[in-house]
Amino acid sequence: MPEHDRLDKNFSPRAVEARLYEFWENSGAFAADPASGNPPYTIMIPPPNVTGSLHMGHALTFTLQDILIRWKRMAGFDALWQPGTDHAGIATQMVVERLLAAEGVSRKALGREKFLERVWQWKAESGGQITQQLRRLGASLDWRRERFTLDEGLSAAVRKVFVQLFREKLIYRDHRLVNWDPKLQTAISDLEVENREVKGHLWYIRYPIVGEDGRFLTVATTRPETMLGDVAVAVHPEDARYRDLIGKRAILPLVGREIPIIADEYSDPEKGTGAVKITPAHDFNDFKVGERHRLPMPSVLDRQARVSLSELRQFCPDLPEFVEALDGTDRFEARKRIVERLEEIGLLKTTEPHTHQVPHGDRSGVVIEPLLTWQWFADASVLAKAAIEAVESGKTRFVPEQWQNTFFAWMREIEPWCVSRQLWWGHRIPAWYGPKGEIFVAESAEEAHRLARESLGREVELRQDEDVLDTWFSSALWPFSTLGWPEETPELKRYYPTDVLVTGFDIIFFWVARMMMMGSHFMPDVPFRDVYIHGLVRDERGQKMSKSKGNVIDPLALIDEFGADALRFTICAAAGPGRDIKLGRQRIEHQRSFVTKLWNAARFCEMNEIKPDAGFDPASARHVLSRWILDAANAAIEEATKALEAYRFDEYAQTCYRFLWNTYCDWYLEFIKPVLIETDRYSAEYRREFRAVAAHALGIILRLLHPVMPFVTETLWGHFGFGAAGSLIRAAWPAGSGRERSESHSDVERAIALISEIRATRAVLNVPPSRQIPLLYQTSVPLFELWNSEICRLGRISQIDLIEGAPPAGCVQITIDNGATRAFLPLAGVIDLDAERARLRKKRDEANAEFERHSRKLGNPDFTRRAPPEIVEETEKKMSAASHEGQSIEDALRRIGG
RNA sequence: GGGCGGUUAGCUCAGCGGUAGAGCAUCUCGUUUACACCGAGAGGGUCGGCGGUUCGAACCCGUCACCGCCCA
Repeated sequence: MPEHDRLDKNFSPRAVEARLYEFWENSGAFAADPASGNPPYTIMIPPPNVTGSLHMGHALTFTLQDILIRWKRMAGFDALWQPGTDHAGIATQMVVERLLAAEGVSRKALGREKFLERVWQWKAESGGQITQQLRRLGASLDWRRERFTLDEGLSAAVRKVFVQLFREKLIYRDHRLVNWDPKLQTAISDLEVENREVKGHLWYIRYPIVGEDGRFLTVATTRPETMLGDVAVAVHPEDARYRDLIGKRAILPLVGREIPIIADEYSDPEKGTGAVKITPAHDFNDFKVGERHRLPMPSVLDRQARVSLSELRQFCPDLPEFVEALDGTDRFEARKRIVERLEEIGLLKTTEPHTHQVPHGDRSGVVIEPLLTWQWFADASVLAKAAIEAVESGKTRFVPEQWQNTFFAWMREIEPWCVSRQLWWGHRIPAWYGPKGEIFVAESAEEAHRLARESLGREVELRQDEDVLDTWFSSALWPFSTLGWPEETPELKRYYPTDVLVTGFDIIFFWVARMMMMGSHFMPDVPFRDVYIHGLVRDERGQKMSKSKGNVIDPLALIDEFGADALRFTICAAAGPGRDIKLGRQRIEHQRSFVTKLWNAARFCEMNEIKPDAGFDPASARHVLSRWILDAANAAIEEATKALEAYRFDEYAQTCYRFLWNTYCDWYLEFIKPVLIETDRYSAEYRREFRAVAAHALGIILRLLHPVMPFVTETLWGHFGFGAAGSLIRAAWPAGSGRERSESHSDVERAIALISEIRATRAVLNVPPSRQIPLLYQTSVPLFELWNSEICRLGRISQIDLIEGAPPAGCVQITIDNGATRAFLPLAGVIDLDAERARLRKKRDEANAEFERHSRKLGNPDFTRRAPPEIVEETEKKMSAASHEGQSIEDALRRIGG
């Protein structure tokens, strides 16, 4: 890979990215090394869906993770970045079902076994394309350790966890209300339900009171079709309007059943009519009321969300004809017919338009139906305790901290977690049923049979539960199952707990919380020390990216166009804490110029034979410029490292940006240009020193930037021979020298200030750069003598002369050090004196205003008495500096007759 | 309705108790041994409103307004 040709005029990411990545991967640069003596540093990727393809959200999260991993790897850690994908039960099954549908075959017709074969076949052919796409991003994952949640090892972990939790009574089977997706025909968790605002109606229905002719209790409902399953009407116990009705009965319209009127605080006197119908089998709140009052819970909708009367008939063997006719009708059709009917018979009091939140399945998009079914549940409230404690005690830390509140809020009110899914693709629930429904939970069929024999005293036929587990059940084990648990592998011992989990806040409940529950329960320690929560990627206008809005940007297209480094740097620079990230094509295009700047700085170095000088020790550098840039590099190293330690990716990017662009390029390289050319100005020793120091600083820049811009930095690293080709990824993270800032700092800073003043003055007075002018100074000041060459070159000065006495008339004055150091530009006749007077007056007014501000402050006895002495002293200094400066400008004004 | 976050230069965002910052955009000037994806310079803000604490508030406290998310 070494290139002996000169660097091209432009960096071509396409030409190097794939080749470099392959080299890194094949050379084992990404591989963790458990045998190494280095301390471990571990990040588990939140496993993307096997059906997934890389989107901007991935690009964000994986860029940040890769920055951390590459940095820590360079800093001498044995870095493990664990890759893999999850099997995404519902999503994957939907993909394959869609393929089958195109062939005119249904999943059921194919049968479970054949269907699963097809899914595995699909996975082999087109699953996990995201793992290829992550390579394009430059993500340095340890691919040799790639895992899949349905791998045998991970599946064994799932079975063990299920069995153990069952034995601890933390997993149980129960007949409860769940979120049922009528399209996908499975239960889903609360988190997979998305509440959408829907314009519907509020129907006010009159329920006749038994024994009180002509008296009605009016209830308001958004779902009249569920009324068939009403078992009560509830009013608030304190509600005076209805107090006399409590304990009486109402007649359920259409059905004709008598149902009790009960008192329950669930009904809100302020809302609707203050009376609510109670349908425990089809509403979560009503379910709780039903439990409290031990009410029956007939379901009146089936798994397709059609009216189903079989359970109702147990209460009412003779249903009216109208109701009978509804059997098998779709829920929305039934709603329509019921409303029409109520109107006909005069029991519909009014209809109001009503906007409300309606639960939808996030995958299927259809309205979720609360349904009473047998499911497996994990007792999340018990499991959550240790996870909550871990955050309270600081064992696990959220960054930014405020996210712990979100975590606590959810964890402290957590509901039982429904872990079973009516799917085929996933970990089949390790529960077997005996002939009379006896349950045997075991890690294998053999084990289940053994349990059955022991329990029943004979061999019986067992039938395994048809359902599979929620995908997040296996994902929750990821931090330890990928390391070999339940085996006690060296990896498990070494890399658990992991150091940091990086993810978006939308995943806190789905994954972070569940990993913490499982990790805390099954392992001696929490799964991770830090949880870094980043924002969401939005488009340039702050809109959430979505297919339906058509504003999604494909990260791969951006990489094609601008290179992975440009995309990564843009993301890094924008990743401030607790903020969403607005990204668009234009931003990446802009940030690419930083990659180009680095490239061109390197080209300049190459042209001037700046290259690593092995025999040179930077500590021995003697020239002020050398010491200055080395000090600045030290400061950059310290700041960048501190920023990364604090997950301040934006500050890390900014520090690197400033050091390369505003310090190294704008000043250092400009300063040494004359040195490199004017061979007689400096001794050969200094010429060597300048080149060596310039190269040394470039090496620091390449190393500092490698985590965020791996490709361009690695390319330059090899090109310049800082190390073997492709070795930057393993190079040592630069360390500050620990040396104090020398006074070279202020020397160089003063020269910079003077040159800037000269430039500003020239620009304001419209003296074009092509016009070189002399500079005069009065008393001997080393600055002008030592920096003669640099001042001339960068200030476009023809010569610098020491003058005796007053400066010639019509001179323009420039000052630094708050007026303490002056110089003059003899521009009489060249420039517009009015313009100069205006410039000076403005400066004088500024200085005077500043003087005033400080002076007023110091005149306030409260300030001098109460403010810390150092602040008072500082203010005094500033006041006197402002006074000097004003004086100095006043002199200059007088000189040009203003 | 409850909670969280935001409101700082035209735009995107830092700063979170001691004189308002950066990048981009704008304007002016510019082919100087890298870079026009460039260089030099300039203009631009009563830090959402109102109260309070403080010698001193963009920063702390209260309150209101608007925007965005999450949970009911």
